[in-house]
Amino acid sequence: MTTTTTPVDTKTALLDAAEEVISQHGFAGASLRAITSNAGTNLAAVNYHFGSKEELARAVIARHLGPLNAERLRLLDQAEKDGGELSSLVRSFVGPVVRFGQHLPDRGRHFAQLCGRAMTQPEPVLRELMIGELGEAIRRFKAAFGRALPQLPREELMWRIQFMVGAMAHTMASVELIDAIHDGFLDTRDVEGIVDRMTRFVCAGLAAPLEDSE
Amino acid sequence: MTTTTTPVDTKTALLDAAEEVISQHGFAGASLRAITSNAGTNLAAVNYHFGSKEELARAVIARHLGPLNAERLRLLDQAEKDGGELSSLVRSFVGPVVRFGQHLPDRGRHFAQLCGRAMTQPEPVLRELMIGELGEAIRRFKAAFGRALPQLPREELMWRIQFMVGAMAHTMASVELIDAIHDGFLDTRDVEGIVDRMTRFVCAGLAAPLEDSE
DNA sequence: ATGCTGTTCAAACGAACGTTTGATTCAGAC
DNA sequence: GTCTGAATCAAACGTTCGTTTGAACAGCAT
Repeated sequence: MTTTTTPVDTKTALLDAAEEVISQHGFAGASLRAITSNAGTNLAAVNYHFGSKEELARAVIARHLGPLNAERLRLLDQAEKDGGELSSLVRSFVGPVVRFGQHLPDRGRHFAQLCGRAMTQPEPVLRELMIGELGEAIRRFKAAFGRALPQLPREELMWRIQFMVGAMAHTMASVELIDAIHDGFLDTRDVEGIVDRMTRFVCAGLAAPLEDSE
Repeated sequence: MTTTTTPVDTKTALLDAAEEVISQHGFAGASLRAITSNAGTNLAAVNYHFGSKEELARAVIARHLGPLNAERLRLLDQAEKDGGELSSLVRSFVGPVVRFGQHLPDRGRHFAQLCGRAMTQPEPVLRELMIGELGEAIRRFKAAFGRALPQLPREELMWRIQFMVGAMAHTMASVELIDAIHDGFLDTRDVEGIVDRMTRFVCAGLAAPLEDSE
């Protein structure tokens, strides 16, 4: 029982609980009984309000991913208007995810962790919805990065974007683990610091020279 | 049924099948019935030879992770002897994992994918063993990176190593996905090319300037 | 009060899960 | 041939899973 807010209606109570339980145990590992007991609702409420466990999971992701990608594209528009500098493009991409937890203290972290995992999840359930929602954003960002790094062969750019997504997703998925391993030495609550560090790392990686120059 | 080799003894048949099924469906999603039918053995064989499903999963990881980390440390020793240049350190770290599939055509890919996922897996089963096996290697590499990047504050270094692991793990976990999305445009079989690209990206990220210099 | 509609409830459903059991098979030692 | 111990087998164990059911309950118009 880690629910921070006390939602009035059953539907959002289920969404919040599912978000937490799935982020901690994965989709297959999250039982409807664990979710509903965490939400303080009846077991049958999930199938009544969402139809199935899978639809519930879809709703969990869709609830926040839409606004999150909209924010990404908004920042991307702004960044391109301001000259399309590489670091501002990277910020537009990684910022919203990392920053997402800021206003939703615990649930934001759960969702960010869920996002980080969803793309590499073995079960295609979350992954497919994730990719679907990300589709347009990915396309826009690929084009923007291509414009910011015109000297980079397209294949190389694709790989580097892959690495960027990896650095971001893995960090999001591992917040709990980072806390545990470094025992607070790395401050996972300092979102702006993380955005800064990730941006520096990723920018340098994206703009790396093509040949090994000694 | 995608098993490439025909192992003589039941034990390795189970390990191979488990490696494949778990890498595709996750630990919770991989049923013993799916594993044993894939291995062509009786359902009870798992509990007879390994004691439990969890112990089987441990054995799957332990089988290759030990040699893999040994190879990493061997390359690290060599790299440090040769001057401890950053790119050779990075190569020592990411090379063995990416390269692992080369000699074991399909199983290597499955294991690499499993490795990529294991660390961010919601279920602590695989993660804990993974971290345990990785412990010494991580410590050695942290020290080596600290020596190669003396100007970097320790906290910054830790974050950048986190990003490096992310870029590597995510790429390993997503091979199937990369194939599907880019439809062969990115060649996931060209392991040395991937090692080169990842090394360039990660080196630049690790060595990125501390302040945003315009 | 009476009906109607949307929601919650306890209880049960069949299916799939990991695990255990006890019989059966089959080398190799004596 | 007979015994022995490891290995395999079909079958069943008890549990937990997602889902369904039908009754009970709420608020509200009539």
